[in-house]
Amino acid sequence: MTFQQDAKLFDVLAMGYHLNTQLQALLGRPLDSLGQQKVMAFSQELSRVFEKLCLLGCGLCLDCLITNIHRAVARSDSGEVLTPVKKSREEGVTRKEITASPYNDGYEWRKYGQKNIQNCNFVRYYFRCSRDRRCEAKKKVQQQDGSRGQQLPPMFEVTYVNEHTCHVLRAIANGDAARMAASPRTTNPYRDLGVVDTARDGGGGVPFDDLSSSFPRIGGGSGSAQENETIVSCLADVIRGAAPSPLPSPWPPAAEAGARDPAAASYVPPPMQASAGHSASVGVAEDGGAMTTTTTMMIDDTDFCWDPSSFCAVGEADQDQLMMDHRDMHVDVARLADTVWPRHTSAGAWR
DNA sequence: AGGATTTGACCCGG
DNA sequence: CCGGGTCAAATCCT
Repeated sequence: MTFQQDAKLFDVLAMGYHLNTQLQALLGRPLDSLGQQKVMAFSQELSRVFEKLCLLGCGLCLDCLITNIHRAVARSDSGEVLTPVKKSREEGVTRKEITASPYNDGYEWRKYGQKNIQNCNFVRYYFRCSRDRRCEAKKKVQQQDGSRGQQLPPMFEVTYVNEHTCHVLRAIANGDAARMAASPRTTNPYRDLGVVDTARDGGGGVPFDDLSSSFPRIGGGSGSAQENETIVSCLADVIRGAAPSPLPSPWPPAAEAGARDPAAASYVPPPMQASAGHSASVGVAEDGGAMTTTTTMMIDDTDFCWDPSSFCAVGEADQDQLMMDHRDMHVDVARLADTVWPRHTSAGAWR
């Protein structure tokens, strides 16, 4: 990836960071209908921007990110959530979790059954790991009754049964020890773009606490965790109040699809306008023979950097497409900024 | 054509 | 016998 591309990529990331700060401010007070519309627009636009970032191969695992955000939402909303590990009667280790996003948990699942459960308004769905037939990991998904008819996103109880062994099996098959910590995947086109090691996470994909490993470090040094917390918190707030992500997903099943998105009002962003000005610089240093690169950006008063080595390389053949995607991405960001960032309202077409 | 999903039938423990 | 979990044939989707 060229410096120019890096800079544009960072441009978008910086914009997203700043946007989240704005969002946090917006969400810090009660929302009227206009505010709710804005929040929904944020969510949709952010999803699109992140989607493009993933398509650009920046190494952000969108699925993992969204999954973690949903989990953050679930935790903050329900006060829940992970139950202690226990042994079920006839199965292996089980673990329960309440989540607004039972589908994007970073693993590939194949539905093998559904059942009407007594005293439940929603059917229960049964999934097993589809990554390797020998993998015994399963999960049950049960939408909670309390979520019916509310404006809040529906919540689901997900019961994970058995540990994933698919990554181990695959590593053995490949004779590749490095893959023993293979990444979880989901059934979506971004599956190979970027991943997070969740080998220690039994059935549930990426633990929320590991989000920092799937998100570019912002702030650098010891302050990055707090910065990331801010970003995650803000994104969680956005998704909590808005429509689910537009990612292709096996969920929800057709019968449930209508009930899942009660606030799916359409929103057309205003025309794109001017972007903010900011600068970027790249520093390269030798570190015991290994070249390390840090990138520093100055956005207003916020100076933050991260290690671009976490991004995937992009082949030369894709450069043209990349540039087009970058342009689209800037359009998205501009629209986004125009929606929420008042100082972006200066006249004139945006690039 | 092959994989994923659907759905009624079947199994099994309480 | 009942209810939860799984199977497997039919169907759908790509």
